[in-house]
Amino acid sequence: MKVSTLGYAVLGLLAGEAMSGYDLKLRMGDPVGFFWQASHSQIYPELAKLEGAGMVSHRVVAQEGKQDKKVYEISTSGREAVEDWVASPPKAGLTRDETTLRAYLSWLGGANEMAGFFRERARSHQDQLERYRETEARIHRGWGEDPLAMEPQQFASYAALKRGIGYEQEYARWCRWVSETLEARAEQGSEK
Amino acid sequence: MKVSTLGYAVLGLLAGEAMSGYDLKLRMGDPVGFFWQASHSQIYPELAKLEGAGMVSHRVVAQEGKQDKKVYEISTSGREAVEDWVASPPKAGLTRDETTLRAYLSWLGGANEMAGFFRERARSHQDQLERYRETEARIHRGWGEDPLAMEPQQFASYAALKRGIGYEQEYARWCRWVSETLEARAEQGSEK
DNA sequence: TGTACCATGTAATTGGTTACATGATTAC
DNA sequence: GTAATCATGTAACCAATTACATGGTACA
Repeated sequence: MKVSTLGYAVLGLLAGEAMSGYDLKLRMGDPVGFFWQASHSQIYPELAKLEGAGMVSHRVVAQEGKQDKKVYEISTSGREAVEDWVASPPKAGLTRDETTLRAYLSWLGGANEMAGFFRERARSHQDQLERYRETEARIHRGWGEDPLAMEPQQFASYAALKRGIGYEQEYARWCRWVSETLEARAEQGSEK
Repeated sequence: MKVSTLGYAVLGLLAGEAMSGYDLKLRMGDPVGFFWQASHSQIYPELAKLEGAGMVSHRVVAQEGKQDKKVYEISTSGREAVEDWVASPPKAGLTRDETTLRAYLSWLGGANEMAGFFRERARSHQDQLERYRETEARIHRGWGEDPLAMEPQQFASYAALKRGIGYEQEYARWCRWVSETLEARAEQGSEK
């Protein structure tokens, strides 16, 4: 069977720990959420599909004070599939970025409006950066600062977080540069 | 009418210059292609949709030695629409990045295989970075080095390119760090 | 009695990729 | 002739978002 990237994301999470569709949805927020999101309306059908292919199985677990839930567990074939996939050559991932598109078309807007737009974008990426930095501080307190001393799963989470940090830092930096340059250009234009 | 992001990308390109669907497709390679791609099978229906909404119009232009082509021109309402959109608040753009997902799941693969994977990814992003740097050098030769001295459309292209450079540079740096750290971890593990 | 959260699903729609299809011109 | 590039379209499929839908538990 052909497994989608979402399918591998689900298998990967289940390889770490058996959990319900609801739990998976929560996990696809922070920190996985930064680079792969999925809503429950995608996750439940995907679990059914993976179960049909024999890659996961579920059992119903009763809970006190809460409804029953279906806990999904990865099978041997599911684990093999995700292990084979993880280091396999990726198909070229194309990026679609609306903010960069707006920069490319910024000459269509007023310089002050565009400067405001990028100032706001800078703030938003800076905020996200700071949230990631807090997570990093928690990791350092819990697992130490040396990536060589972490457990494999810990290092894997840490590496993904590092990508988030680098991404947001660079993005915020660029947004600031665009807004400041647009402002300087607007000022220069009005001086004449 | 509701215009999609692709629709605004098309309107934005047509705001700069009237052109055919085929020309639009070529333009959605370099440099726009870095942050927004579209194939001809998406562009032709989109043009028809925009024309139906009165945002673009076309006339058939005969060419010597080549087939006729349909040259699309943006209308006043089309231009207003894209001008309104360009500095409007963006809806939160979610990033899906398969490479970061693989880093997060790297503990499922062999350390050497994973190190190889990220070494290869680093090379690929470094290559792209170098292509962008060449484009930057051409821009500097043609328009000078000072963004304050560029024409608005020139600065807009330059700003988008700068994003590409920052993005690839940071991505390559991170991939190198991951592959080197995985190697160091593998070596350390085999020493015991 | 209403709100928040737990828990699971389906349906409709949009956006995007891949495949199918056609036909002209130019250069080798 | 045949491959490459110009030029335009449709159809089938897949992935993802948004909306529709249901029902339990806890707490104020």
